[in-house]
Amino acid sequence: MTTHVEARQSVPALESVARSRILDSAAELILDQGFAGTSMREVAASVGIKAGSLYHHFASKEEIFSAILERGIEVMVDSFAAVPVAVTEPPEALLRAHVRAHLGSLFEFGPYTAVHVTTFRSAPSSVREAIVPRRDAYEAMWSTLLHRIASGGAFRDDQDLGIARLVLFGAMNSTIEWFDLDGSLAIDDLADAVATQFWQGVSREGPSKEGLSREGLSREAAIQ
Amino acid sequence: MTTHVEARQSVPALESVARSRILDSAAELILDQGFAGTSMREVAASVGIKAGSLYHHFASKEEIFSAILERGIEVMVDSFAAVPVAVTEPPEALLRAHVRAHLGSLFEFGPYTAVHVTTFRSAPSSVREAIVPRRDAYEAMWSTLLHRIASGGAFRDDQDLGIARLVLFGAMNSTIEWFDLDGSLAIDDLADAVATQFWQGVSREGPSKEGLSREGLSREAAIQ
DNA sequence: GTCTATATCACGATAGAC
DNA sequence: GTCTATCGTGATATAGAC
Repeated sequence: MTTHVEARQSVPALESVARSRILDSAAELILDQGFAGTSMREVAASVGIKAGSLYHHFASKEEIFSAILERGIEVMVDSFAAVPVAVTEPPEALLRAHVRAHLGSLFEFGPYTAVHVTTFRSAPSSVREAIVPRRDAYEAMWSTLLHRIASGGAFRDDQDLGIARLVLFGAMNSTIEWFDLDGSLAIDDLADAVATQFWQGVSREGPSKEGLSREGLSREAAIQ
Repeated sequence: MTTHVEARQSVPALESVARSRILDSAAELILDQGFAGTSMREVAASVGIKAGSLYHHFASKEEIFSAILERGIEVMVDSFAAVPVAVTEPPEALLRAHVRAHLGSLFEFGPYTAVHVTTFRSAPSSVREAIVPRRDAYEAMWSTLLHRIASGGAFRDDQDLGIARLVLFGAMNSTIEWFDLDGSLAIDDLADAVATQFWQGVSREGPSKEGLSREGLSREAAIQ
């Protein structure tokens, strides 16, 4: 049985099915145990081969990790780009659709994005630095979106868009700590909740200029 | 030089200065590299001793890790309890004060809380399970706070408090990924930004019943 | 493409001198 | 309380048979 040309080496290289199976298993393990806490033997066992065989598909453990982190971004970027809502829609709807897409990339396309989010900060710096530009590109997509919405006048005047984006990212990404795709809360409802909380907050009353200003708190009220 | 009774072993045991120095160094390393990615030799080197000497102070690597995670919760609980704002204050002020306290525990009392937040999910299950009750206790403090505010009628009627709390936690905890205590943004201003975003959202208009409801989006507007 | 076998090394942990 | 020395283990990675 001769192996035919499966090697259409484009850039980036297409993943063979074998590589994909390895990445799937490795990502699952790394999500639970971290990168350093996951051994090549474990990865190999979970795909049903021996450790040495992994090196036929990847040059090193780090290469596996890098591929996982990259795919994690890829999933996010693709989800963002595939959002089926026109930019001419009302800003709330546009926003919610993108929140839904980001949450989808965390829960509906394998563990790649979740691994990216949870393990990026402890990754070896060589791995981390190689990924940074792609991360930045994804974050820029969000910045552009928020700026577009802001230019329409939908945000409070004093709203810092950079902080708003980072806080929203934190709210979305941290759902991996507690959201269960098979639980009673549907992911669409989760997206609604996160987007609504981002958009209008939790309070009953609308925004007021001094509602939360620090100066509004009388010193006398402080105890201790 | 005879060693006098420094061992008033209460429960929980008081940390000796030696133990504290080790925990400080270990927490810093673990924050960067993760638990599995940090070796006892590294920890020892960063406190200026040899690896074997660590075992005079701790029985195992896991014991060091457990102590760090526990102290991380301790810092949060203490900060929460020390919030200098009476519960009779307006809910926005009360909330902002607690957000400030939580952020303080992340940035102003060593790396312990940050380590807890970033590495809990990949910790060995034995370590994780021992900590869960204390985590729950801290989360209960927040639940109580939010319920108290809600019972005053300050939240929107449809607001799920559980989700609101989790989203707020995510927003606060994820600041470790980007906030710099020595940067241009002061931690007080960060707390204001996070609390305001939680309270009133980013939008200019106040909450409306259908502003973000999914049904509000016309099907015709969907593209692709 | 997977196997076995192994080289090389770093890890956590222990023992005993000082 | 810290040291040196070392044990036993498991890690990544390689080489070559099939």
